[in-house]
Amino acid sequence: MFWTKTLIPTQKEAPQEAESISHRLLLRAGFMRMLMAGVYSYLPLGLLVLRNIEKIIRQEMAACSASELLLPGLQPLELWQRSGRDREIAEVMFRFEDRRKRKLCLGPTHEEVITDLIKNHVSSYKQLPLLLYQIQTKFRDEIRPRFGLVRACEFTMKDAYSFDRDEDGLDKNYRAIYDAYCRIFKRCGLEILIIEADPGIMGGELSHEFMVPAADGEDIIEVKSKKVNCIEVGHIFKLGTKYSAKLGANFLDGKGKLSPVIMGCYGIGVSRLIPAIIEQNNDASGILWPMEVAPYKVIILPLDTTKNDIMDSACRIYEELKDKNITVLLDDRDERAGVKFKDADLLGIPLQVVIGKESLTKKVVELKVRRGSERIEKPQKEILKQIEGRVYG
RNA sequence: CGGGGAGUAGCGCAGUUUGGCUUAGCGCGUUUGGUUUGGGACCAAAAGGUCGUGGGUUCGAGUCCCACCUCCCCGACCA
Repeated sequence: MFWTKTLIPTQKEAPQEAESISHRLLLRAGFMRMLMAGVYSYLPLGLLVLRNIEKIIRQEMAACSASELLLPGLQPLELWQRSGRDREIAEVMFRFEDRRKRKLCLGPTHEEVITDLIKNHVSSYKQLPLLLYQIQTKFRDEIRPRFGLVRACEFTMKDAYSFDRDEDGLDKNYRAIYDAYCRIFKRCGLEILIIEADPGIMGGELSHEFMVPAADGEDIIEVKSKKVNCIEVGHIFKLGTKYSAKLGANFLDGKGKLSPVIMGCYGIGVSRLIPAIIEQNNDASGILWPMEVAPYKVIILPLDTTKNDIMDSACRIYEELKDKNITVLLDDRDERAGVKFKDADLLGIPLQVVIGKESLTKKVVELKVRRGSERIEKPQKEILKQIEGRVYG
């Protein structure tokens, strides 16, 4: 992508609306903008990061043999009355009526909808176990939205649901997801703490929270008697039969006995991962994206776009990288070197390729690694090899 | 909802205390021209504002009074 063809509104100063580090950097680097409190637009760079995170999640869920589906955000309130959660969850649910006076709500979570689905389509032990998930927009009328994407009223969640015939099956699925989550967060460049937690209104006997220690985290958890601010990025629950029993999701076992399906549910705050990653990966100059989630792996900085030889060189490298399936942003703005350097650092793209007058006379290309201060000056061929190694290695 | 802070140009702010040099300013950004060109350049010109909204006080309101709206921070809740 060429910078001038897309929308990357970087800012020197952080808007007054932002207090936390990740929120300030996301706004300054032009990844997102607020529409109203708790509701945000993803700009092109922000969306690229979101999609990268989703890709990691999809890969690891596939590794657990989970199937992706997509449930509706618009739901009948009646379903929530049947589970009894219309009261428990009352405050955070957006409700309204349609023109036919049907009582509707926007889904804050999807246990009810999926249990209703399973009720109608799973009736035999032969169909179990089953592991389903979706990546979807959730709506919650939060008491206090805060820290930008950390607590939003409209946000993206990955929610998975397991259906088993017995506790053993649930244990296996729970463990498989637990391990998958560890891989997902590691690939996102996160250090996490896992704590046993209170299932709350989700219900069930056991749950684990996946917490990201962060200076501007909103949760505080009581580690080795030290207080650590955290962002909760994942939460998994052994639900048991709470929903299946209430909504009538039963199956016949091998002996012809009818029992409620044993369930588990497994959430990841996908959009929340974006600020969580930044909280753990930034420095004074800006963001330090881990390679897998970076909006682009490489940014090319031709320092003088009015010089044909510099732009030609930049475009050649750009094409070569694209041929190798390495995502790349070319800063083709007619800006001074300093502006480009500052913005490149702010965006946090892991690899910077710098092409100036000197590099051409020396017949070299400069590679700067955003994290740390490594700089390599070598012929173009060598640099391309270096980039490949760092992206895929 | 309770407590604290803030709304003035796209962003950051001054001005509000003590109403009248305000024809509302400054920095950044934007536009045009010129000079520059490896870490947010310089000169010149220009565009850009319902001073959050509504009411009130006054000869006169960004400034005083009342009501409301919005945003941020702390608390209960949560991925």
